Amino acid sequence: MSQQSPSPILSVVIDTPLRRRFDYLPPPAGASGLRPGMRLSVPFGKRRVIGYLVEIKDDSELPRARLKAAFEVLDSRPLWDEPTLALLLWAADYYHHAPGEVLAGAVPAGIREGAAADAWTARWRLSTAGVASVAAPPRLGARQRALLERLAAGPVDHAGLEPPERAALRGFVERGWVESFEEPSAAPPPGRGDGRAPTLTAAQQAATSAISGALDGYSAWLLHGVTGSGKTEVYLQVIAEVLARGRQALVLVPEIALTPQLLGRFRQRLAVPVVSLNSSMTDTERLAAWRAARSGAAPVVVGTRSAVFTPLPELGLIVVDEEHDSSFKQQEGFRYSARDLAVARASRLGIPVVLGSATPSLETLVNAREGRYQHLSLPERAGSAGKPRVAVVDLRRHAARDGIAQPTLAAIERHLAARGQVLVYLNRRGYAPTLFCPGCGWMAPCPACDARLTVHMGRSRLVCHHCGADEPMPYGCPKCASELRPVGQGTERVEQTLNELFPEAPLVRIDRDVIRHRGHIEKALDDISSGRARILLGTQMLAKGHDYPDVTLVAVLNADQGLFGADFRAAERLAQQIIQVAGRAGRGDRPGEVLVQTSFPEHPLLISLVHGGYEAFADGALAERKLAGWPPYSRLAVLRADAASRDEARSFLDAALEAARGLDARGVRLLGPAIAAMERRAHRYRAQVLIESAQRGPLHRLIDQWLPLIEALPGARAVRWSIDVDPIEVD
DNA sequence: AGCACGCCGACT
DNA sequence: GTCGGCGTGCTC
Repeated sequence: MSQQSPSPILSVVIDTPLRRRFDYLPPPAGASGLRPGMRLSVPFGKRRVIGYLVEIKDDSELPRARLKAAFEVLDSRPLWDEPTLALLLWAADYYHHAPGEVLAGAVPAGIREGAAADAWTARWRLSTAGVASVAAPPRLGARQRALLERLAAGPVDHAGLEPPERAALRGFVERGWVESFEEPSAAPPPGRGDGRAPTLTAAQQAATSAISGALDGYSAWLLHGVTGSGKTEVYLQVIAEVLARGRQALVLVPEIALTPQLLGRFRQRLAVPVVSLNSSMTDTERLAAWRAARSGAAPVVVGTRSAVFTPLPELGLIVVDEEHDSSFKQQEGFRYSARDLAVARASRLGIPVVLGSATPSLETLVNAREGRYQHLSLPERAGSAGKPRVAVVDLRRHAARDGIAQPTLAAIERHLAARGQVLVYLNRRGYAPTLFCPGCGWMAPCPACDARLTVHMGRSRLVCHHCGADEPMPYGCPKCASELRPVGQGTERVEQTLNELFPEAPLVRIDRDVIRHRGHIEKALDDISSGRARILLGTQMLAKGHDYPDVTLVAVLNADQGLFGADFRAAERLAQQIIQVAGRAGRGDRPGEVLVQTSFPEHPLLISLVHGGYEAFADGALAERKLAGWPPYSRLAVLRADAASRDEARSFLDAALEAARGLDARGVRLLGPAIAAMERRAHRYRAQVLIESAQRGPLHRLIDQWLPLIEALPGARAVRWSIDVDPIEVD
């Protein structure tokens, strides 16, 4: 008389923009062995898709008769451990993004498409008939004979064959000479691990032992170290300790071309496999690295933003290097912050997380000051040449040639004469930001954006840095035929000027336009480190990561771009850029000098930065944020919309605000709709509503109620819209 | 997002 | 007469 218990309900998320879960009945094979985090093949509308099982429950809100059964289970064990799956689902809620897209976006493309999650490689070996054919080979082509000999020597990877060899292999399959079998993929090769560890400074030693002494539970550390203070060495020492305990380490780095350097250093020092995960890898490479991490074969993973989701069964430490870097925030689709999720993941797993930076974000600084993170400082510079002298050059008082003021030119001359290298920083590529007609005042506009086209003299083109529009340079003004004049400076123009003024000093320029050509950056960096280059000129690319030990002068040509930016984070970004480039000056035994050119030398934030350094700047900036009620003293989200016309974008947001009227908005302010600083971009009109609250709770409660109403709005299909929680830009 | 259904225009 | 435009609705 046993009662048949009803089959469980499978709660599944699917790779669609729908912010919902879908319930299924178990597949014909039953529900035994099923666990959250496994993939299922399920019917979805008319399609057969891959879903991710997130919960096994007893009941559904729908009658069971309306549920479909899953087709089959695709995994023998979950893709992620429980805390990491819970983190992903929490992140979908927190960022108000469709959970299916969150989970699908957290795995390599191959996994999304149904590839096996375990690391098995298909290989081919000779069958009995094949062995016989080797003994008495019939007439074969040269290629077939070569392949047969290889097979006689041992199994062959399909992936390791050239296309003609694959054709030969197919012939063997038809003749029944070969058979396939599967075996575990080879582990990635271990690092050399023979690099010598330098002697640690007292501060490095203190930081290392503090973190190493706290490996058994959650803790968050701000490793605040000036450039060259040896943060990487602290990471390495702590990671070595983590590895000694049989655990894994995850290192997140910004999305720039400097991963290879860091990776090289890790492999030199750690005698274990270190795999990388970044956007320049092919799908196959990423899949292999992901599998190696998930199987435990790779104890160390160094990756960019999305690597924060990598399954690591024995994860014991997370490092976020250059935590202030904006590339940790995804700017489209699932708009998560990998830095914040790294902290959340560490907390769920009960492991330490280390946030490293010379210029911590104000959020992180406040977390440290209020005791949520522990603050570790590395004040000394490893080679110890003392702090560089920073001075301001007032652009209003000094004559300038192509944006370089007289005192700056004199300093360049002085440092070159003293055999120092000079670094010139200008965060604007191209020749000039504007092409101007002195006759009628016309300025070459972008046809698609509310912006001017940038003059690129080398290519003889006009380029829009916002949408990529690219036009030939006009011969004269299209309105009045006068001769046109480039106005303002970009790196290309400054390069020309510096070459004219200092013909004896070889110059290397580094920005996206020159680096485009592969291999160029290696050559440039080699010219710099060998000392062939005397002047280094470039944009942010130059400021990030690389070490230039012989640079004694850093000149920041235009500090004003960030001083009055529309965005509340503009000053923070500017200060970080200045400190980051300034950090390149005066390594080794030579003192450095830093000159910051500005038309607003009395700007309080600039004064505090120049005289008191980043901490003093941060004090001032935080006081301003507190007064204005900006983060980190409030919580923000942005509802953005763009459409083919101003009206559509605007009326969609008006309707959204109207829909919010009936909701519980206590403690939340809705501001807008406001037109974006650059309203038209790539032919789309952009506007936004700011959602602001002193507390996280009310903000998320409001958005939770609001989103279903927004989704149901009649205009919701004509406009593109998105919600951005903890935005880094609100222009 | 896909995919289907459903009504109004220029074409084999 | 149909092929096909994209508006609207639905996906357990």
